Amino acid sequence: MGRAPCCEKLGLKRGPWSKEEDDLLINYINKHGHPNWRALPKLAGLLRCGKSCRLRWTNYLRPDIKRGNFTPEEENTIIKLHQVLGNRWSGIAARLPGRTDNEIKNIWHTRLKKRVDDKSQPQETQDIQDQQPMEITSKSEENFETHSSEPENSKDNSEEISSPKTNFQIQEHPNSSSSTSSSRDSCSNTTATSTSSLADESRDQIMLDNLIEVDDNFWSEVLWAPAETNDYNVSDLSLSSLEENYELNSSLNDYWFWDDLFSTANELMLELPEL
DNA sequence: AATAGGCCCAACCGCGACGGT
DNA sequence: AACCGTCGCGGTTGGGCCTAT
Repeated sequence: MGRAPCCEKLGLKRGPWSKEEDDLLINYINKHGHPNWRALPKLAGLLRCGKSCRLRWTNYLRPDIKRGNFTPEEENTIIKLHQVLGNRWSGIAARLPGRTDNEIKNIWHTRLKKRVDDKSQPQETQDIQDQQPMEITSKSEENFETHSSEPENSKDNSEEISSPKTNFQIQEHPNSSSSTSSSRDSCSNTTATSTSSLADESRDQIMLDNLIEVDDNFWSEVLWAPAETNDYNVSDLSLSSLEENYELNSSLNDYWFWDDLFSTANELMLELPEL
């Protein structure tokens, strides 16, 4: 798989963008759009590589970008979504209108991660003492750090997480229609098209639909795990609805669904009977 | 007042995915 | 099937700003 060099470095400007460059880029895109980033800088009269232009546009110049500090609700949403999506910043950004993946990544690394880690530390020892009933608890920081691609375990963010309604919109499941095309990130805040597989997207959506949509108390409520019953009505986590989703999406791969279902349940310390 | 260290954020880099040829 | 071009993503970096000493 050949890959074109990012750009001809020679003669191309790097570093911070000037007001003039911003104006050139904005004017060009407003007039012509951006069908081809690679060709754009030349056409727009910019001494930048296309990649740099795309980044500047998507992360800074886009008109729909919301500037300013993150609200507590947005921060809580990021924490929630990160528990489900891991470091899939674009996926998180797609559910936070006006925010970019870069911005979210930055705020996670500089503020939220620390906050989550801090909260998890004292709670962890507390949980060992209490043991019951089952609560959403933290695992070791090591696990948290080394499994970023998997749904994160639920940290004890109850204080923040149980806060008022979050502002993301629950979307129709991407596979609930007959469409097989990717409908991830139908939220209009990004021009990015996904490179994730359909299975990944569907999985994310199912996880989000069932983990986040449930209700806000989910994140702070005590969860019971009735191991001996087949009625998996565990708090608000409706496994039956997960299964329904699964039925609706018979084309999806079994492996990822159950694998993720169990890993998520495991992270939430729920007991599931063998299937 | 000086400065060291931390924080924040825009920008860059390298990689994989994907479509076209 | 192999190659090429383009794009988007996540990780990382660099520098300005802020704060504590």
